[in-house]
Amino acid sequence: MGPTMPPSKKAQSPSSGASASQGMSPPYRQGDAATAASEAEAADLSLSLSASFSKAEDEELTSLSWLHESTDLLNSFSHSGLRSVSPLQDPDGQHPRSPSSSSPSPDDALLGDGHSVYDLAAGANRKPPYSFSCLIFMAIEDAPNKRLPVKDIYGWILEHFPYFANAPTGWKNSVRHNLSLNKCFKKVDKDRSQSIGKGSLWSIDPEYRHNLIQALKKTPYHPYSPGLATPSTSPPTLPQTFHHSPPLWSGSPLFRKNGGVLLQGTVSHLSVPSPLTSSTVYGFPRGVIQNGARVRSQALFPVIRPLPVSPVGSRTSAIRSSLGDYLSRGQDSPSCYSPPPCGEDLQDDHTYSTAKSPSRLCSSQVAASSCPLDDDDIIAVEIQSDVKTEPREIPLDSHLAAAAYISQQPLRGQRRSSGSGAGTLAGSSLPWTKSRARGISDTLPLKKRRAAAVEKPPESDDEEMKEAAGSLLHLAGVRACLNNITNRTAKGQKEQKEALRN
DNA sequence: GGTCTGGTAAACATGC
DNA sequence: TGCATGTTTACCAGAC
Repeated sequence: MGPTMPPSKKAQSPSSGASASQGMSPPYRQGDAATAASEAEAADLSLSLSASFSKAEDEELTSLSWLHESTDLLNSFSHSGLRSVSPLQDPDGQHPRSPSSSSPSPDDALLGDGHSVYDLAAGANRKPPYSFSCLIFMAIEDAPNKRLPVKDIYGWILEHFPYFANAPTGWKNSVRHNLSLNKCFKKVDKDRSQSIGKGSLWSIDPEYRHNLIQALKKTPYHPYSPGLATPSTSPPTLPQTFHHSPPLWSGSPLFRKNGGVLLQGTVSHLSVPSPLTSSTVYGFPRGVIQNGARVRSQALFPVIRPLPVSPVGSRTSAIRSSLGDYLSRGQDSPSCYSPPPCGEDLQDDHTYSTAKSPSRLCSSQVAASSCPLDDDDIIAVEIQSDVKTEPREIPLDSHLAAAAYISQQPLRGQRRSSGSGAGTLAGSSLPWTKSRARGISDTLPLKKRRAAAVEKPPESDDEEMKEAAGSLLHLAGVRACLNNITNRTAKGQKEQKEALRN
């Protein structure tokens, strides 16, 4: 977002602001009438929620379904004497606050430590604090079938972030740019018989979903972001962790299930001396829930008139119904859902540096199950890691070739292909962009591909298969190595948790 | 100061 | 032919 990017973490460091209890504005502060019982209830609920988040972390955040698991807890929380606020609105709904303002403002005095939320009231004039990657992620996640055409992504962004209604059209270019370059997003080939117009459907690559979640959580104005997390008045004895923070936004299922209410900072102002609770304070959103405070999601965007019927939901629903079995299989059957960027560089693609899915790599265990969804030859590669056992499909003509490529390429530095964190590479990383992951044959532009096809006669199938097999074996070795690393890391974390329990 | 990350602009190709 | 979509490259700025 350039100059309008949210303030740095440094600017939002807890030490730079007033403590939660000191600076909590009256709307955030729990009322004096709140009883100790309600506080204890809130603390208990927060512990339960934190445990739920821990569970989600243990499940590698492969799904947002845990958001729904937490909904009941959150709803219970709403009855604990705390109040809720809109994610994009100040608690009183009257004091817009600049998200990028690092200098104290009158609103800061009201909002305490200044870790406010994205200001909806000024949303029409201010860029949202989310990166385009996050916006796209949210849009796609908000779709019933988790896939959207770019046009509906535009629509979702416009609907939820009125700023773009009057913004120059360059943001659409940025969206497309992100979709193309960011490995987190992948195209879903449409059924040729079911045309929805131009373009393709875009979905979230499950392999990178975690990365996007991490990125979303890093957003300073995300209710669960570190920037919003407020330290308790007493230092926690447990390491600060935000991994238990679910990503929430106005369109998230939890948000909607919670009546259009994002939880913000719920227990940071509570006096909970126990170490566990201190941890919870860190891992729990700041803010309060108000009994009966229900803010409709659409009402959060008063500047722009919501579409009569969500174009995203309706259209994607229509798409899902029209595509029928194809999409249902894609939804229900992860094995036939998306080809992972198997054979990617082992160092990281720098799509997001905060997280790395341990299951990104393919093992040597290749199941011969075929996936009939694609016209291309597909093999399902069973991930034999201890983390995830989902079979993954890999187009023979792309990933095997990619594996061959990666096995033959020496490490070399290369400047990232482009910005926006879209499959970027730097340093000693392999030049493994999103297009690389699609396969060498797909990497080059059409012209170049044609030229290459002319220059280089096609190898025989046997040679290609030998090369691919060798590459897979090569990857298998890396996989085993990474498994060891993953196991050691997991073991260490487990030991650390046990030590903390003791 | 270098690196990383993200935004923006632009050119180009492709398909409807 | 115009437009939307998709890809790629380049450059810039802020954060770390």
